[in-house]
Amino acid sequence: MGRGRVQMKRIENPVHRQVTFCKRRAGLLKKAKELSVLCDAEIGVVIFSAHGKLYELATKGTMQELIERYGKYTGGPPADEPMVEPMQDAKKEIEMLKQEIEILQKGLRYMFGGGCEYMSLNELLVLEKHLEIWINHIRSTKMDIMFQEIQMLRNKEGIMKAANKCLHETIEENISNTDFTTMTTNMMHPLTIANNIF
Amino acid sequence: MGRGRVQMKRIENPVHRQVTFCKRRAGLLKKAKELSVLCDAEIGVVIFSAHGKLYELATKGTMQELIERYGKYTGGPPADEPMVEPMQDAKKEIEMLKQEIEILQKGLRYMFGGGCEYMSLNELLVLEKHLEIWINHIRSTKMDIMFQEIQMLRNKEGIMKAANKCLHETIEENISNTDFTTMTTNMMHPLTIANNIF
DNA sequence: AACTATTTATAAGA
DNA sequence: TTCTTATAAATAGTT
Repeated sequence: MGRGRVQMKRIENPVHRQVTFCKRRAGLLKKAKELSVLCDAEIGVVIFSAHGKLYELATKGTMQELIERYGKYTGGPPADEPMVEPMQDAKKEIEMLKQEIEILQKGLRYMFGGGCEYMSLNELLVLEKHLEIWINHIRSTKMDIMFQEIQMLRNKEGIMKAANKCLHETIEENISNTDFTTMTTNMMHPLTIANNIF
Repeated sequence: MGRGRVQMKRIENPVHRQVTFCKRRAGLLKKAKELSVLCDAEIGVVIFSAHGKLYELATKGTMQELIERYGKYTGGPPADEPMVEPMQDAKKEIEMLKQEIEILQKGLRYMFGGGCEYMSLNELLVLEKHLEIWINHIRSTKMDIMFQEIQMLRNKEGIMKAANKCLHETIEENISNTDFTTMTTNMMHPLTIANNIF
């Protein structure tokens, strides 16, 4: 379609080739657009020049969407492998971490709130790992408080030595027998406790 | 290019549309081949008909290879928007969550270990939010333990009634004066509290 | 890049 | 569908 017939082979003259590339590339993309409009077709055209420059056209949506549709049609793997896989891994890790935080918080409420919330076996297993780390702190702190209370009472009230000895042993035994991971006390209001005392 | 001009809009007559689709599709693919040969370009054309049938052309190698080249060109060096950006967001979120877990653990050790570990201001700010949720549970449980220990001692040792009455009033006053919502990091050691009481 | 002689593509009809 | 043919479009070579 010009002033002379064209041989269907690579144009050797670089200038001619470049000019023809520009003209025919524009023509090809125009034809693609026309076909898409006239016949309601979804068309994608990708052109890499000899030097590697990209020219593209996607008549409906984006080229990525078209490629995905092509992948689905041919049954091949969508070109998302480099993205979706680590992305899903990352999202999975985020979910794990959020769950762990949830378990930590729930576990703390469980421990301090008297076990009024239900925790599943799995949650308890995860919590257990953390409890194993913290349990020594908890126990030593609690013992600290109790023994200090005892000492205080002794000094202030002058309790008999024999009774003290008995009490000391009783409390010590009580502490070492307490299982803090399963204790599910019904919390009493401090005033209720105080009323029971007095 | 025919016996009449063509309106650049969808051909409503289904027969006309189908015929035109066949003809122009063939023409488009032929033009693509020609451009590839004449100008040494790599070209891919994907056509989905209105009914969803696929027609394709890849002038060098396979369509899959072309799609991969396209992906490298668009998603590789210049802008990784579809992959790296959400990926970095996800990694950032993972780091945040891990840090939060670390703070939770550190905060617990801080609480139970008597504050022997140093925590930065930022860490304390994050921890404070959690503490506000847990603080009531922690305090009531802690008081629970203290009062129960006292009760045990009272029952076992038979402390004088006058002292009891004084203690009762003091504790009651102490409880009602305590602001549980704002008391945060400077928790009084139980011994200090007890010394104030007795 | 713009022009123009030609070739090519294709719309309508058979 | 496919073939024919008149005509519109594309474009090779030129300027």
